[in-house]
Amino acid sequence: MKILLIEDNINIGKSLKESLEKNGYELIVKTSLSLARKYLESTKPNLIILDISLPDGNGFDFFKNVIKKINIPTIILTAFDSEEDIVNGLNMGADDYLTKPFSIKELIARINKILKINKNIIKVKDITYDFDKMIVYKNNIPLSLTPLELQLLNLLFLNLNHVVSRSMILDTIWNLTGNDVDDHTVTVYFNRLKKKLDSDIVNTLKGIGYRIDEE
Amino acid sequence: MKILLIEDNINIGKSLKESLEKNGYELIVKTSLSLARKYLESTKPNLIILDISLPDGNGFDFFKNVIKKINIPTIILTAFDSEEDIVNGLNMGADDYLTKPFSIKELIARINKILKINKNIIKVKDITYDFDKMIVYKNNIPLSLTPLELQLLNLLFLNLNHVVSRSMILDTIWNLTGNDVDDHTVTVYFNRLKKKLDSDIVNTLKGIGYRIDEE
DNA sequence: TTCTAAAGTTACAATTTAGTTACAAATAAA
DNA sequence: TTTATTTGTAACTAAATTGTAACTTTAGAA
Repeated sequence: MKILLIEDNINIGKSLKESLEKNGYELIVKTSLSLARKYLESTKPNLIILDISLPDGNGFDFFKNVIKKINIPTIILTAFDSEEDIVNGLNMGADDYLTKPFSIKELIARINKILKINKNIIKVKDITYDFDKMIVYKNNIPLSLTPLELQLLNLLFLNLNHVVSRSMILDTIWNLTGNDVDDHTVTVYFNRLKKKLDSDIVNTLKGIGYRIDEE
Repeated sequence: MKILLIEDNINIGKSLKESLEKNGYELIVKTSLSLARKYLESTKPNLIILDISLPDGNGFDFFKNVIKKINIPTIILTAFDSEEDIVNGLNMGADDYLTKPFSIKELIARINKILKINKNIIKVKDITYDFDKMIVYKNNIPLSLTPLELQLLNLLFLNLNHVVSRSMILDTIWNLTGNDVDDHTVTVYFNRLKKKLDSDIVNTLKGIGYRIDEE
C-alpha cells in the first residue's frame, strides 16, 4: 500500500516514514504541491496525507482541483484547527481531518480505517467488481466479458446508485454525442451483459437509462 | 434519519438535539446503557453516538458486545482523550472518535460523512423523491411511474414551493412552445400522476398551474 | 345561485421502447 | 492465412407508454 505525504516539514516526513513502514506501508514524501502533482501524473497512491500550508500553495485548493478528480482517499493533516477549517475540509470530501500536533498511532488507526473502507472492490448480490483489476466475478468465479461489456459495467459501477442515461452511455463508451446514432446497440449490449451476469443487478429504467444499486 | 445518543450528561443531549434537528436528523437520547439496550431491541437507528463513561457500565464493552453485533455506524464521543483510548476505539471498529470538548459543527460534518448524506433526496409527506436513482417512493415503497410521469414529477420537485405553469410544462416536457397544442394532455397526465401518488402533495391552482409544497 | 371555463376522469388505439435472436463485418489470435 | 472472438446492424416480438376523444365534475366569477 502506497501512501503519499504532501508536507514541507521534513521532520514529520521522516518520523512518519519510519512509523508507517513499520506498519507495512510505503511512504512517499513530497514537499510541495508541484512535486506532488508531478508524482501523481505517473503514480496512483492508495491514500494521500495532505498538509494545508505549503510553500507553493494551499492544500484545500489542491484537494479540490487535483485530488478530487483522480479520486484518492485523503486525510488532511494540518495546524489549521479552527472549527471552520475542519468543517470545510470534511465537507469538501476529505476522508478525515487531523490537527497538529497529532498522535502517530491515531493517524495510523485512521489510515487503516480509511483503506479498509476504500477497497476498490464492490459486491452487489452475487456479482463482485474489482475496479483495480477490472475483473468481474459471479460467486467468486471470474466472468469473461468482452472489452465493451466491461466498459459498460464499469460505467454502471462508477455510477453506483445513480441512473446512467443511454445518451451518456453512447457518449462515454462510443464517443458519440447521441443524436442520430443507432440507439439499439446499447440495448443489445445490455442484453448480452445481463445474460452473462445472469443476475438481476442491472435495473432498466424505461425511457431513462440503466442503474445498479448497492444493497 | 434516526440518531441514537447514549450519554448521561443531559446538557449535551439537549444542545445536540436542537442542532441535529436543525440539520434534519431525529435524535433519541438514552442516559444509560440499559435504556439504550432496551431501545435497540425495538428500533434500528441509522447511527449511534456513544459516550464511554456511563452510569451502568463502559461504552467500549457496549460497543463490542451490543453495537457490533447489530452493525450500526458509531461515533465515540468521550472525554477519554488518551492516545491509547482513541486508537483502541478506532481499531475496535468505531467509525469515528471525537474527544470532549467537541465542536458541534464538526460532529455534524462527521455524521454527514458517515451517513454519506445524499442531498438528492426530497421527502414531502409520504412521498420520497430520489433524484439520483430517479425513483419515487410512497411510504418507502417504490412507485412505478412512466418516464413522462417521472419527468413531470421531477419538474414539480425541482420547483418545490413554486407554481409550474401549464405552458412551462408543455415547453419542458413536450418541447413545445405552448400555443395551439393540446393542453388537455397535461391534465390527463396529472390525473394519472395523482392517482399513482395517491397523496395530496400536488396542488392544483386553477388557471395558473401546479405546485408541490414542502412541509 | 347559476353559469362557464378549467380541470378531472375514463377508455382506447397508435406509437414507442426495450428485449431478443440471428448474422455479417471487423478485429484479434493462433 | 486461418480461426475465433468481438462488434455493429437488422428484423422481429412483446409490452408498456402515450396522446386523443368524449364525457363528467368542480371552482370561482357574475
